[in-house]
Amino acid sequence: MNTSVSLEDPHCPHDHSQCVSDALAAAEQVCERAGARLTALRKRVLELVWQSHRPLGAYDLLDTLAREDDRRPAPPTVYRALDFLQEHGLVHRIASLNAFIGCASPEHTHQGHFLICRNCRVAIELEQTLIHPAIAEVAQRMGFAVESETVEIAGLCAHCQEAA
Amino acid sequence: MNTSVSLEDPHCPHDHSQCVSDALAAAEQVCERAGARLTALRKRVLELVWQSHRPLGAYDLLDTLAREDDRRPAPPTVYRALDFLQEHGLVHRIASLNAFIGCASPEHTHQGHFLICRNCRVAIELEQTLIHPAIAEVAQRMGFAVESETVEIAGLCAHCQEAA
DNA sequence: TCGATGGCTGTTATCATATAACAATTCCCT
DNA sequence: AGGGAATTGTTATATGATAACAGCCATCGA
Ligand SMILES: [Zn+2]
Ligand SMILES: [Zn+2]
Ligand SMILES: [Zn+2]
Ligand SMILES: [Zn+2]
Repeated sequence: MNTSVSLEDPHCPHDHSQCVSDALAAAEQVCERAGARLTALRKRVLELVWQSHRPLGAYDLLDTLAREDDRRPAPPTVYRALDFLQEHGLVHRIASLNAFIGCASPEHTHQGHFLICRNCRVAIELEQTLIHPAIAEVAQRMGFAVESETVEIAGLCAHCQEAA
Repeated sequence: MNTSVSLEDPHCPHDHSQCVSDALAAAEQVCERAGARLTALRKRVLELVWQSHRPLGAYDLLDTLAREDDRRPAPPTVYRALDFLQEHGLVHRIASLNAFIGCASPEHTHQGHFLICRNCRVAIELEQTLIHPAIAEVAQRMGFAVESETVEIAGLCAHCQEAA
């Protein structure tokens, strides 16, 4: 399993079906270990979230589901699936966009930190950066017990800067 | 003008009316310089945002306005005021809470980074930490042009950890 | 002082996101 | 097969934010 393609640069043309199948395979494993059930619905929602490297809103997912099925599911259906996927680290929620994006490394639990391009809307998840240590240091100094970190950096990706 | 009380520890009992009047005075100055009009409504909304060190939702502010006046203003009224205040750096929006909080240092434009206690709901704005440099370094390395930073760290403040 | 101009506020309606509550179904284990 | 728990369906509603247009008011030049 190789997720490096999607992590390095989701802009560059790449075999995205590989991203999707890697993500689904990783999800199977994570759920297996956790004794959780990756049901057909949950798997489907995860697959839809992975349709691109752009965060998608719950209602976008609902629309897509409605187009595939003939019966349009109600919001709780997709929100529950998203809740499950979040709990198991398979997707991250982007608070500043009210949207969700697949996680390429769900094996180890971690906070999602993102660079989000306002132009192409691609979100790149950061891993192993100095941001987490910096947060830990500040929190330590303030006696604050961190439970979750929302780090969403908006701007223009390298690709879109060139275009402009 | 001394804002250190509110910055050091908003939990500790402190002369909060001083926080409010400092904030309003700073706001007057900022608007003066920018040639912007701090109208009665905008000032009132800013004052309401500053009623505590907790982020408040737009509809909370509307409720308070409704209680003070006899006529309940409509949502756009308060959202427009909040937009103005944000543009001039007088309040920050907390994306993870859909809420707003006053900024104690609006003189220099900056990103709001926060520690947010899930128990007492107090939000402490961080300044001059290693977080911003860490973000800048990562962005630089990725060729990403940062335009805004959302950093919201949730957990338990020192005060609430003791209580528990 | 008058009226034009642009910025601010009021008002109505609507959109967008998310959840509560309860019913029906399905899965899993015995 | 039967019981209990987890999952999904369904309806209604809560919560947060904005579009569109109308009216008002401060400011400034004529
Ligand atoms: Zn891909
Ligand atoms: Zn881009
Ligand atoms: Zn205070
Ligand atoms: Zn606290």
